[in-house]
Amino acid sequence: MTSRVITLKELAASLDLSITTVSRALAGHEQIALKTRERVAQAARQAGYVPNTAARTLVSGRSGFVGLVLPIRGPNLVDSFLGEFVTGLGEGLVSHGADLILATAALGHSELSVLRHVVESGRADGVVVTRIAETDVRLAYLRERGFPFVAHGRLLDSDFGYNWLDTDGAHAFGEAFDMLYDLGHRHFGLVTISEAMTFRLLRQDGLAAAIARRGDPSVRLDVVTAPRFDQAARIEVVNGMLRGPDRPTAIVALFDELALTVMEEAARAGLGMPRDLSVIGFDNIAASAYAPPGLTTFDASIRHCAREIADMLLTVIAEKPGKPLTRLIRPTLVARASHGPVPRTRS
Amino acid sequence: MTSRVITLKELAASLDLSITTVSRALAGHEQIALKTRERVAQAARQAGYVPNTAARTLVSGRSGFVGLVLPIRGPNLVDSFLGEFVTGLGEGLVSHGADLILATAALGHSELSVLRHVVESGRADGVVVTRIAETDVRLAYLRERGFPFVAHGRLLDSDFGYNWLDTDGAHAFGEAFDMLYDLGHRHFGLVTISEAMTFRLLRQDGLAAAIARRGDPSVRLDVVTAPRFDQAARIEVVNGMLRGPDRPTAIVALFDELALTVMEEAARAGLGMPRDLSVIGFDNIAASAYAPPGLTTFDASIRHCAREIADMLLTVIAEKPGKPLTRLIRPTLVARASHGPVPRTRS
DNA sequence: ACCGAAATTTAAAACGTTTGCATTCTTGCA
DNA sequence: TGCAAGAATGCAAACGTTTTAAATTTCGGT
Repeated sequence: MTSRVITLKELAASLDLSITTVSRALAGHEQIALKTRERVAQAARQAGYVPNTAARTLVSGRSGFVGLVLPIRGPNLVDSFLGEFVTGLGEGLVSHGADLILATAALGHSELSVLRHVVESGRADGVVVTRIAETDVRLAYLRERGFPFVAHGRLLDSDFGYNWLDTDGAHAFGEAFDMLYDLGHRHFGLVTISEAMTFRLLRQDGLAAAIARRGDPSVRLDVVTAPRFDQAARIEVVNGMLRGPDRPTAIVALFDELALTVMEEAARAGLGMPRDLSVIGFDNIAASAYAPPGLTTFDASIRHCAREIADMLLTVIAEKPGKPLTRLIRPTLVARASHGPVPRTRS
Repeated sequence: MTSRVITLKELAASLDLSITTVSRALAGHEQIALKTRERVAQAARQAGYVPNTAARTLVSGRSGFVGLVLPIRGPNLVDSFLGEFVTGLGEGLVSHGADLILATAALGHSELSVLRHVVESGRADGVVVTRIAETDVRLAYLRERGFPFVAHGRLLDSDFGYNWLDTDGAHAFGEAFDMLYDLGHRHFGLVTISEAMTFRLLRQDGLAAAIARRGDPSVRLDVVTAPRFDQAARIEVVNGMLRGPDRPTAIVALFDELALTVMEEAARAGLGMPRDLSVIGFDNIAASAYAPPGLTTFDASIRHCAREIADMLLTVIAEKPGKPLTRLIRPTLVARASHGPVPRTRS
């Protein structure tokens, strides 16, 4: 047992060839006689030869890894699409022979410091950066270093180009507004968050733009802002909107978790959906299908986006394109039962 | 821009010391004068020196990585606890300075071949193996190689020792039975799967053992088996149990996804829960809290288990303990509203 | 001032690849 | 048969560390 791993030198010796020739044969170099290439391939397969990653990385400068720094989350909170995201990344990478490394920030270490470590230790040839904040030090760092990366999400205003893939939240929120408007709604609510993430502004702007486009002065929009992680505070904010004297007939939530809170609190307040209130979310998390009456939302197909991001990143690494690669993915409406026509006038 | 990474040689030159001394100083060797150690640490910090992983791995034989091979899933199916699991692993690893590498199996490559590649290329010092099948080639391979690993889950009968951490599903299913029995239930249903995973047998055995322990001959148990991934077939199987002439008053599902299907179909058949039917699941996935009337289930705290697994694996790597490390985690009951007293006799 | 031991530092090999350059082997043609 | 050109293979350096063994410096005691 405990069989040792075979090395190139040993393989070469067993074939009575030099390491150079074996290395080249395995790499498929034309200059090595075809017969030799086949002989070597055969022997390597039979011996179960697998090249040592560290040695290969050291000399070639390419690790074959792509890095992802796990966002730091509270003790009981897990990024709800992390699973889908890494699955998609894995799928995208494997077709090019690359793999994923996941680095976690230890307590007291910033996400940036972990990123630096991943980059500067040569562990990865490129990185994926998610959850872009309104001013994001990570992008600035990567750009300064000239290190290949793709961002999942965008900055609002950047004075430099970079590669990104984003979900078109602005479009989705406009679509939600148009649909609700056509159902007769005029009084809207938006539940957003206080965390400085760019996606909240993009989505809110998309909603505002759609309202402006419509040009109907009777349209009203109330906006409330909840803290990101404090569930109790979140409930309070939602109730402020729901239990006020003049509540909206349609509420759009920045993402599904918020929408589910709205639905729970609405039900608790005795409001039926969509009879008394329409609610629309964003993300299409698993629970949204189950929460009565079924949350209407937008599906961003995280897994597909992640696969795309992997492809983009590998392109960036291999070809260093002059122009930044960018890609805007339009989410698809998942119409369930939480939205409907505006309620008959209540005094 | 594109600042180069500093190397040990350069750092040494700038300090007018040999690389040996600098290397040792950074490693904190006692034999290097304290004053020198401090001077080197200071210079390294200031220069932002990060040791090259490949070089370090090559010479030391330790990569500082732990591997996880992503289970192959269908195009639209993602392991529902992957996110929690990798988060937990990351947390466990980072406190020891290790990181995670995620390898995906390409189409047409078996999970085993990916595992071999990870192991034999020296990318990882140890691996985590999840979703243990009833006869699992991966464990046999790792054992033969003598490669450090921890399994999440157990084999039923193994002629060799290995390190594992498992959720005590047998206990949970026994607990579910006892609770339901005390609520008056005598006719039970179990919805299980056809996939040859060990956890299905462990849980089913736990249920059977609890029934036997009770020694009440009036207790009946109906078992139906659904295919793992075919939702349509799953629904059909569930309906076979629900719509039969003599249906159970309490149904235990192997895991929450199945339980949710049971609840949906029961609702569709006009059965109220828990009035007409009690349902209990396992896993406590996010949707279970939202699916009406709220699924009673068991929480296995995947994240915590994963953290524990990381700790175990790092211990195995560092200390190569003689006895296998094993750990059985008791899941906690999450009592919601899907279970209750047995319905008043119906003819 | 000198010796020896202790304290501190260094030279050089090794890890397993890839690759630029040099060498050896074939082969066709004179 | 001899020679040149092309085909095939091999030598040795390099990648950036860690580590063994050896060298150098320091210093107390005489």
